[in-house]
Amino acid sequence: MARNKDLNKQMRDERREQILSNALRLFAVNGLAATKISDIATISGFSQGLIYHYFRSKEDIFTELIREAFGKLNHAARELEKLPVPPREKIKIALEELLKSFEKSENFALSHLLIAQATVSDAIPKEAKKIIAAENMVPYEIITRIIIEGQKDGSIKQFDSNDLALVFWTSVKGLAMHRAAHGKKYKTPDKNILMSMFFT
Amino acid sequence: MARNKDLNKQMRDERREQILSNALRLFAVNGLAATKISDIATISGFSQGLIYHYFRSKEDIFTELIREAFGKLNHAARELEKLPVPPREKIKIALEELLKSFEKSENFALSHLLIAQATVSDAIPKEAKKIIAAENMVPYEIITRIIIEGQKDGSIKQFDSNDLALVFWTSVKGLAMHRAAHGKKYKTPDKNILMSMFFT
DNA sequence: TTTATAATTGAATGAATATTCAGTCATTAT
DNA sequence: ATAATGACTGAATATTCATTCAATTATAAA
Repeated sequence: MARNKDLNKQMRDERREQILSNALRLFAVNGLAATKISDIATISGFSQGLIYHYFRSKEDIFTELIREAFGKLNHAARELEKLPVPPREKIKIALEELLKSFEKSENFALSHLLIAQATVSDAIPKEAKKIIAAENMVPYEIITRIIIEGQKDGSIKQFDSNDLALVFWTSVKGLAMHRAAHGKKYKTPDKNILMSMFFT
Repeated sequence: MARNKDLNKQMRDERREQILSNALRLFAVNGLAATKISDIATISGFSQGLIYHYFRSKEDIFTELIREAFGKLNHAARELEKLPVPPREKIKIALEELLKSFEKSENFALSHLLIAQATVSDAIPKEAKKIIAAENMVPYEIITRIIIEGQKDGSIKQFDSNDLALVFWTSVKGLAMHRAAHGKKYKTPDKNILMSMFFT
């Protein structure tokens, strides 16, 4: 035997994370096809060959990122729905958290951008397509349910609930794109603007 | 001499349009790198080689599409600003027209999607980058001016005008992405939802 | 120190695909 | 009818990567 097993695994995991994080930026910004393995390797500071010790293929990295992005997003949405607060508060919290996260974390915005682009594209791995087909509607459904609840108790405007949920997520995605495109220069808009679509 | 000059030019123009229209869908949905010349040729119903009678390169087609997309968008924005109606009406008309156009014309949504993706991406032709740098802020600036006017006369909410303009366009882009991703199944949301960000 | 193990490199391979080009076909003015 | 013009084809070429692999280096247990 050589190196300590646990330390080894930890190193492997760190490298994987490093690759995934760098690949996220490149895939989200430039897309799967325009991102070269050599780009990911160079930005990560090592040789092309090494990528293949950690991932089977470029498509594998992409698919893993899609899996993680939906995992986090849909987990957060489910947690939101469970919160012990009135529906109106849930929408408010969701918007606040989303805007705050865009501001704080570039990766958060990139993750949304990745989802947005992958959802539109045909040119992605089969496995990623499957994940999208299975997970893509979850956030819409959850927000729709919360909105319906809020409309019952009169705290959310009486627009069509599906329309409201659609505009909720499309506006968020639009902001994510803008944040990703303008990086440092991005200034979070007043959350009350978006909130005024839902509340009087 | 052979074929009639004018007829010839007309044929050329029609073919060009055909190529551009088909390429728009492919570029907007899959991106520059993931779109093959052979895809454009096949979908247009002729051989790969012929593309090169009409365009110098794949990047040329892309750049031309970016040029056209910004040309139309910014022309429309300038016309909007000139309309002899109060500022509040301009915002209302803009939103109505944008939503109606998304519904009516797939190419309109694709054109917005192309702009959105190209604005984020590094992996696009230099010439396209230049066009984006020169044209990208125009719609924001115009909407900001209209909003400031509307706030002076009290017909538009008193949020930060830059924030309002940002949310205006990011929400529209988000909708364009959704429309492009869901094609036939897309149902235009109630325009009053978006309008409630601007008007009481 | 030696040795087993895994990380790492970068050149070689092969596949995908953009672009070119030599030749064919279709049209129409003469 | 035919000659000139330009549309059009598809195979050949060139280029750009993804992926593989044989060799090297670093680590730490023995």
